[in-house]
Amino acid sequence: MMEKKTPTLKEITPRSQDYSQWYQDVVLKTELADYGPVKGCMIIRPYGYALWEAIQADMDRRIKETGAVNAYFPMFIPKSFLEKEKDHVEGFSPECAWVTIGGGTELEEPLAIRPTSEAMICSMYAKWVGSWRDLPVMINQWCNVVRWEKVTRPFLRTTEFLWQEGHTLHATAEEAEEETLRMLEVYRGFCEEMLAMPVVAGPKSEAEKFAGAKRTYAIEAMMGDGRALQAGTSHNLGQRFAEAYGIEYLDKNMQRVRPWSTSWGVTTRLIGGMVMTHGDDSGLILPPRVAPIQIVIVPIPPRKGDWNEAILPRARELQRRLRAAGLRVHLDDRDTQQPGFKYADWEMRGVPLRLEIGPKDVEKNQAVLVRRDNRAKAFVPEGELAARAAELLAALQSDLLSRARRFLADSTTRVSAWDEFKDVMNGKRGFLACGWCRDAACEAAIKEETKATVRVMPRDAGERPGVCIRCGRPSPGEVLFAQAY
RNA sequence: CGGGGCGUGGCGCAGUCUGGUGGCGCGCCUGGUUUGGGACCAGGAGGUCGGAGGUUCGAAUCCUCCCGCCCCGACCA
Repeated sequence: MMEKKTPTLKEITPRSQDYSQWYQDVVLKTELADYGPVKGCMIIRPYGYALWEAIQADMDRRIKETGAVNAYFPMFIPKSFLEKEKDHVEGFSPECAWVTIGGGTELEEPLAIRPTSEAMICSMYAKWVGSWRDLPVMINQWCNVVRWEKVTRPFLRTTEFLWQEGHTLHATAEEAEEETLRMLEVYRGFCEEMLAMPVVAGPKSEAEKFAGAKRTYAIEAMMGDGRALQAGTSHNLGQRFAEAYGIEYLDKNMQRVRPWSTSWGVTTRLIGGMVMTHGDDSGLILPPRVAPIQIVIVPIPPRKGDWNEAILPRARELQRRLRAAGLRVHLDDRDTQQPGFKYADWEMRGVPLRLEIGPKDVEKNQAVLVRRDNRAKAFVPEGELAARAAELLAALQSDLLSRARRFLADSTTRVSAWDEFKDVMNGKRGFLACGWCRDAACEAAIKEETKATVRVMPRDAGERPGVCIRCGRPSPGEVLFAQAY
């Protein structure tokens, strides 16, 4: 295998020059998304939507494996429903979009366009649940939600976004906590196995909790510019929503009791996270497991004569065989573009493997396979193509994860002094592991001075008791601070 | 929602200060030569200069208001 150095693409701003511009260039130029007429409402283009479909398909399977089933609830939520849980409404009303006119007349009661569906779904649960035999209830829905954000960026924060939201009811506090953690683990596993995006999982601080939740857990990924991205959340809602929405049932002792609820979700933000986790100055690098196209075949025309005679039929045959082996293969048979252009174009779009087939290859009964991540070239006999392609895709998938894991580790700095904290946060940023007294005032002060917030309190936090990075009071365990997207 | 920047063929920009027949690059279309890392030549199409008012003989250019986008801050998946 030979390696080639990375050529730069003129369409894409180098990451080192302007990370945020790089991200925007990549998303637009690779046709993942485009801006629409309404601020914050992007169009997810076919290539981007294919990624979402791949994410959906696998995540949906994982969700169903936990026992949840899919359903669909309305997008309009009556104002009075939303207002039943005090913290919930306080948290979400600032970013709610309201419908006040329908069919030309003012509505008696304004309808919120769902920012999340706890209010709607819990209201229905109140109607559906009456007996201990009805539990647990585990319903998931795939839908769009609207949150009127001030600052928007494609995939990372949009006014309207797509997600899945699961809502469950359980007989005991323990079961609810188990469910919350189970889904957190489902998300963590998905991000690592499918997106090759390593994450840190753990509970959020009180300040960072979901509006109305008893406890919020999250997975956090680290982006190339040293900022953390919340990639999924799982909430233990305790009995607060059950109480607010009047969900109760008769238990085995014929007592009226309230169930315990959870909710959990991941969004199209995952796509943004994946773009930033793997992309380079040439554009996207897509993990093979979710790449809409895993292999692109670029036929090389002969010096003289028609490529229809020898090259294209061969290329079609290879496509057929690779497809038969279960791979997603695209043949770029445009005769209007030169091979060099196609190389650059498909690299920008992040296709994991390129297959070149030209006169010399046909002669030797071989083809050339080139990896997107390191541009390593391999000359492969035709008979071994499908097997080698599958091997290379698997290697690429796991190399992406290893590389991202190394980056995550390199981006995590253990600090023990406040000055050190500020220095790192002003420099390379990333995750800062340190003690924290758990006082919200201290957390707020740290945010004020450094823009960093508590991202998660990792599982092994209790193993590292110490003192608060800012005030010096005792810390029960280490937490991770970072500037967040 | 505060501070800053920007709206000119599909995209990126010049022209605006100092008013006087809207231009460049890329892309697109046609024809030809090309094709193993972003080809070249020739010809061609495409614009109510973000919108509405105003000033002026005359407005992309000056004035007023509005809209949108981007960046930086306070809220968020």
